[in-house]
Amino acid sequence: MTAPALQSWQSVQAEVMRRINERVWLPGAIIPNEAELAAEFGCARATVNRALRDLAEKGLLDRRRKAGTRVTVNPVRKAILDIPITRHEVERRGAVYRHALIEQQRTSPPPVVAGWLNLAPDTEMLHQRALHLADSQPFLYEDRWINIAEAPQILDVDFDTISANEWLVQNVGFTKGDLTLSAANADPVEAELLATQEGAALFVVDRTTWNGAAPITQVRLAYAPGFRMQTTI
Amino acid sequence: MTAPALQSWQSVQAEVMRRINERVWLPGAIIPNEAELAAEFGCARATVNRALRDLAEKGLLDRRRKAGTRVTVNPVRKAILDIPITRHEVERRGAVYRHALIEQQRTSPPPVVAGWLNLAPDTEMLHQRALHLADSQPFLYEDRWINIAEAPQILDVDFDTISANEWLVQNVGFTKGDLTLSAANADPVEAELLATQEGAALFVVDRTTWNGAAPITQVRLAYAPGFRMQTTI
DNA sequence: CAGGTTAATATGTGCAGACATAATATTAAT
DNA sequence: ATTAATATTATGTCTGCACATATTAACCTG
Repeated sequence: MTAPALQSWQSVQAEVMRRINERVWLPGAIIPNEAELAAEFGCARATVNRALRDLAEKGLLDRRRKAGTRVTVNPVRKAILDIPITRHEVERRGAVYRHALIEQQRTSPPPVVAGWLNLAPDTEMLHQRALHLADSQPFLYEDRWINIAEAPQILDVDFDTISANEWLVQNVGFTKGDLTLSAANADPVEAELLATQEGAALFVVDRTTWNGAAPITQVRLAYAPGFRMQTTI
Repeated sequence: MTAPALQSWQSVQAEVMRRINERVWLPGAIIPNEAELAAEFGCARATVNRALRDLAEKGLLDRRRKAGTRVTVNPVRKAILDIPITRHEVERRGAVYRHALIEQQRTSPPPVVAGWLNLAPDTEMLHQRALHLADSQPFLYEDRWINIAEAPQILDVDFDTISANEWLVQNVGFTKGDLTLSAANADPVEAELLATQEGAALFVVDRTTWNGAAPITQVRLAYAPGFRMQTTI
């Protein structure tokens, strides 16, 4: 007898996932090739290809031309982190967003920052320290360096109306970025701004964005205690 | 004159990204439909579809049937976090991996954990506390609850040979999982195990995995100070 | 003019066939 | 026996076509 045809790539994918999960196909084992699966499922090879390609991207299958497709032995699962602008992050929590510029000046960055950005140490940049608030409570403290050469209009922006974060996302864009997540003890300045105690554990995000080879901005985000970043695997 | 044909979906995608990045197509603006782009680029509509669908997944385009395709105004960029097994994470850093089981017992979970897992509070589970080491230095402290009903063979595992983490990845698998990242101050026990001081800021990962509706395991990972999780946007 | 029905349209996805490409296996040559 | 050339194979992707589906726009109808 023939099984009912699986003719959508999602249903093919679901069936393949079932076989992986229920150990019909063991980790490390090679699975039938696309043509065979297409014949079994009663669909076109392109449909099987779409299903398997997607599973390979998710890390559940290893695929190599000629060698075939295998079930990954130690699947490196992938979690997708959304990186929204801070205002949306606050508003999604149902809170009223506000931001306050603490300090802004044109100056050259410390050697460490210049090094990260591949810029000469004496390059004049825009340095900003700002606080993002949720329902008037400190939410996030931001320490940002902006490469003026790549975003000259930033000098005319009214930062009471829009945060640098949002302005940059809307007006400059970037082609690639680095993201580092870590934990740090609050220093005295951070503790006061975030209304917590010195030494409190802060969730910290360091982000550097580039437009081609040119650095756009480097920012350190220190979230107020209690912040949790959530996602699914 | 006609431009040279872009006949691979990557080259179409590159051209579309260029137009977004260089503001040929402004944020919020509608872009030509797939058929028009296919005609312009000299390729099939399916090729354009593949390129645009991928950009929509990355958050750079908004697509809706009939309404067309628009450049996202506030792109929610997505970062992909790899979740490898801890041994591989240590070995990728060039260190020698070792793990030590601190404590293991069959007992019922605290109400909080039972609640997360949707299990009756009196369900007997396997509770483990373990330390993962990199070059004999504490790397990660793990506090794990395992649902015995979903992984009965776990009771026969020799945890000197393999960590629960690795055994579960290889032998049970899961269909979905929740992941929460946060920062916490080290309590006295954690401080001693991780060879640091009480109150040190620790990077903490809470992970719960499910097989369909059945919970598999809930684990809290507290990384030793200095740990940084890195990725690209 | 309000509200519901119908038509139009852009994306989503399926199919069959073809060729490209990478990697392996086989064969031939030295 | 070792190395180089060649054949084989599974995945990767393009084409052209078709139909499905979601959503908007247009059209009635009272």
